[in-house]
Amino acid sequence: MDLSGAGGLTDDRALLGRTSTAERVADILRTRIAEGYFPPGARLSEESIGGALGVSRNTLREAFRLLTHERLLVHELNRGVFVRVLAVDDVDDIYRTRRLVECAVVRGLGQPPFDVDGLAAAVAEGEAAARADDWTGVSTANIHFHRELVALAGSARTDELMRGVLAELRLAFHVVDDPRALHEPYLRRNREILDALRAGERASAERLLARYLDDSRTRVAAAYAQAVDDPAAPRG
Amino acid sequence: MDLSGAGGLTDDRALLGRTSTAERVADILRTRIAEGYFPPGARLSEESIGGALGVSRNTLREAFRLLTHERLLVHELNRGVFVRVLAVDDVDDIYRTRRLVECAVVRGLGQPPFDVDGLAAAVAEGEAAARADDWTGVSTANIHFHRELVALAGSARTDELMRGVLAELRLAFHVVDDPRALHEPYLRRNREILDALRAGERASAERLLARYLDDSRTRVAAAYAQAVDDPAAPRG
DNA sequence: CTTGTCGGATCGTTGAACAATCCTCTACCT
DNA sequence: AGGTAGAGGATTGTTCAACGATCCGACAAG
Repeated sequence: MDLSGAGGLTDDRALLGRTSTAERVADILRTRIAEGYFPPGARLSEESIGGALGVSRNTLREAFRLLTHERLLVHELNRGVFVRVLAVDDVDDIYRTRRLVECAVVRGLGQPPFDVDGLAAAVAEGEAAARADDWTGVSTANIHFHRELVALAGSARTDELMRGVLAELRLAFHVVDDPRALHEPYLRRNREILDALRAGERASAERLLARYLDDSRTRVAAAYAQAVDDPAAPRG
Repeated sequence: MDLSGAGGLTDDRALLGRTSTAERVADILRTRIAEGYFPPGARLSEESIGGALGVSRNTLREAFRLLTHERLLVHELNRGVFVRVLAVDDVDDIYRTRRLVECAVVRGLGQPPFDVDGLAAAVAEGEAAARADDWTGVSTANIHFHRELVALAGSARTDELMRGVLAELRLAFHVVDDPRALHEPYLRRNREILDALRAGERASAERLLARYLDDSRTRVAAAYAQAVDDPAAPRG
């Protein structure tokens, strides 16, 4: 039996190759950025971070490169890397992409029943976080929901695109003041979409999703524009 | 008049910071890969390339990392970097993404008339290349056509996604034997799509595009699977 | 207030060194 | 003869130190 081309073990490969120092550093930095320890606009010095983490500059630069590719950092020549500061235009572009891709995924679904296990798990995750008053958790669950939605298309490249786009969107969330007002309404709407898909009503789900994204875009853009204008955190 | 906070020049900032040795090396290698000078499967030796280009190993490795992130190169531990050899699954995934995104772009167009200048230029480019018997040029023009198509959505992130995906697809084109048979039929179909869009017939254009992509996927996957099985170039 | 200049700090790139790994060839044993 | 173990060379992985280039802030001159 020839397994050379088989994909049975491809899932496990992620656990094998995952011991690169640069990736672990990137994980640490990504978490720090996600929790706001490094706010948008902050500069990440090679020397201080490299010294604190005990890694060489080359390794650190590779980690920076990984995060730059994810658009979490921006690189300016001879100036260093900075935590990305989203412009309002970026929020628009992110939602334009989301609407294009996510609606196309729903439209392109085959025959029901659909595999909604991942979606159901994300909805449950969000509702549990809401009960715990953990609105950052709700935000994370919300992102998971949409990642699972895109995963229904079964395309690795599309998955990766949306993973990056949704990670960017999280940068905008960190700047707004009232995460509950921003995320709570979508708990119910996620469940509605899940129910529609579970019932096999593709067109209905697409309509719900389109309205969802349009509403969300308006709200996030407004909240973000206000937060950026406010003197809250002009520079890190 | 106070221009200090104005954004009139912000578009030009991209031209300022754009020079780094590693990026320039990456540009060179990317072009070489695109034109087939480095065929899929070829190993890129650090010493020979670094010596030929006159850059140090560290800089060259940085360029390698950039291209690895773009999926044009693959990195094998302690063995070096190789020009990516696409699997047939990759071709499927690429076309799945293309169909999802490109059709969604056409469907999401607003009211006619549409700005088809870029598309028309790409069609003209392809027809000129065909007259010159330059089938690699036809392939390039074809890729331009679809990039321009996606650009109609007006989303920088979507543009970048498709730029990467189409660059990957070019890797498959280099493996097949008869580029003319592969690319010639799409000259006419590109023009048909252009004409439909010029006439404002969005639905018709979407239908043409969907059929186009399904046909192309079948043909490319078949030609590619055959080429990969053949003893043409087992290893670089 | 603007302009020019200087110095410190940080990044970009190089070159070297050494460890780790892979590939090939040879010698050996059964 | 066939297969195996090991030596040796070649290549990559990783780190470090150094130097030049660039940016930024401060200070002085106009």
